[in-house]
Amino acid sequence: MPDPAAATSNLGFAILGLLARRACNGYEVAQRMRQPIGYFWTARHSQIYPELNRLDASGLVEHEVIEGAGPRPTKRYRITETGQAALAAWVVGDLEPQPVRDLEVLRLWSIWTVAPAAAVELVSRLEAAHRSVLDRYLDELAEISGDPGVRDPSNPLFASRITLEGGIRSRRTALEWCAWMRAEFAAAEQRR
Amino acid sequence: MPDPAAATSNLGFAILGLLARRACNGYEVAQRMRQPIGYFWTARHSQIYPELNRLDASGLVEHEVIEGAGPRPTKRYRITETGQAALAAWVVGDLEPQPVRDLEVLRLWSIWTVAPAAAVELVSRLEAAHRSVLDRYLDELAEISGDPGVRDPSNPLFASRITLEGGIRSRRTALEWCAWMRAEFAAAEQRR
DNA sequence: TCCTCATATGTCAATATTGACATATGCCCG
DNA sequence: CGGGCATATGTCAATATTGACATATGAGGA
Repeated sequence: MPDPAAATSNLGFAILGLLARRACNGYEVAQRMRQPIGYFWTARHSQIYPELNRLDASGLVEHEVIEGAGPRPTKRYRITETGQAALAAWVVGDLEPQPVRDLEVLRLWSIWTVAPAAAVELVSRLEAAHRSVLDRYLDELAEISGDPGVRDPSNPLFASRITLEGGIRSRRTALEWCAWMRAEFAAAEQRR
Repeated sequence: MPDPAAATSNLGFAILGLLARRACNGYEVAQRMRQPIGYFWTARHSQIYPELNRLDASGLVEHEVIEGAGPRPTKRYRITETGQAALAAWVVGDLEPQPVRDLEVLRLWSIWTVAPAAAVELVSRLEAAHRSVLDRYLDELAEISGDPGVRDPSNPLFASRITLEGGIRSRRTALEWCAWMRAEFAAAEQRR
């Protein structure tokens, strides 16, 4: 018997989470998952359309066809009750330790191979990148904060708020860490 | 003309970073990359052996065969000067924004679909997982801190220290965030 | 002595992900 | 009116990653 929490792939659960909030066509799903701002999984449309078909075949989502512009008809997808149940089961399911795969830290791990000046320059670039993402997170949080739904645990905006808060905290920490690294390089330079 | 910083894949640079620190056979590389503790990329041996062959064919690493036990001879890999140069170029190369792909936050984004009690229980499990990783990072940092090399930017231990520091800061932040989330659920319960 | 585990290197099929190619319409701007 | 862009849905080849299968030896414990 398959694990009930394994009704689909990670990508499938990402899409289900999106459709649980509101019905969308594939293009809208793809738009939402193109940039990870305020969201924590990305995918291209070439992955999304086949996955929507699989979810449809498994009965986790259903669609209605809307005739409109374009070479093919538009399909509006909605999550089913089965899909809702599968999503909820996955959310509280077992946590398998996820592999840490961080390209930024992988670079820093080999930073001893380059000249200190170039290293500090790299850290400054990382810092700028974190700052720009932080700003976008702050904007997104400000946008939803006015809605009273953000304080109701059964409202999607509550979940949006707590994940955004996590993003904001982690980017702030990354910025502090970058400043700390620059200070470490400066201290080493002093000792020379 | 190909980007000089694109001499190999991300996995290839992870392996080069390892071999720049010390010569290893494939098995040792695989051991090191099995768990991400103090390191930030993971891979299985089935990925590593073919990648080592590719790196060897590109001249970024070289190997000597050591006859020993086992069905096949042991190969000891060492980074070449070309490999060192490619690694250093990659370290300071352009930063393409990396996709955020966080399964934990993806779950939390759909946490509004489950009962608050189950949600709080999930947050507590996340918290325990972060705490255990934090403890291992702290142990690793303590192990290397005695070495004077940790303060020299051209020593690999300097890089190990700053990446570990990043891991420690990010896990501490995650723990604070988990406590904050539990408080948010408690506050909502109060208002009910 | 037998069983298990660590050492050591590989292949292979399945799945996941990326990037390019493909197509057709409506809208806006110059 | 022509060109580019957003809308909208797909396929396909290449690469990345996982998990299973395969093999052989030496060391240590039951």
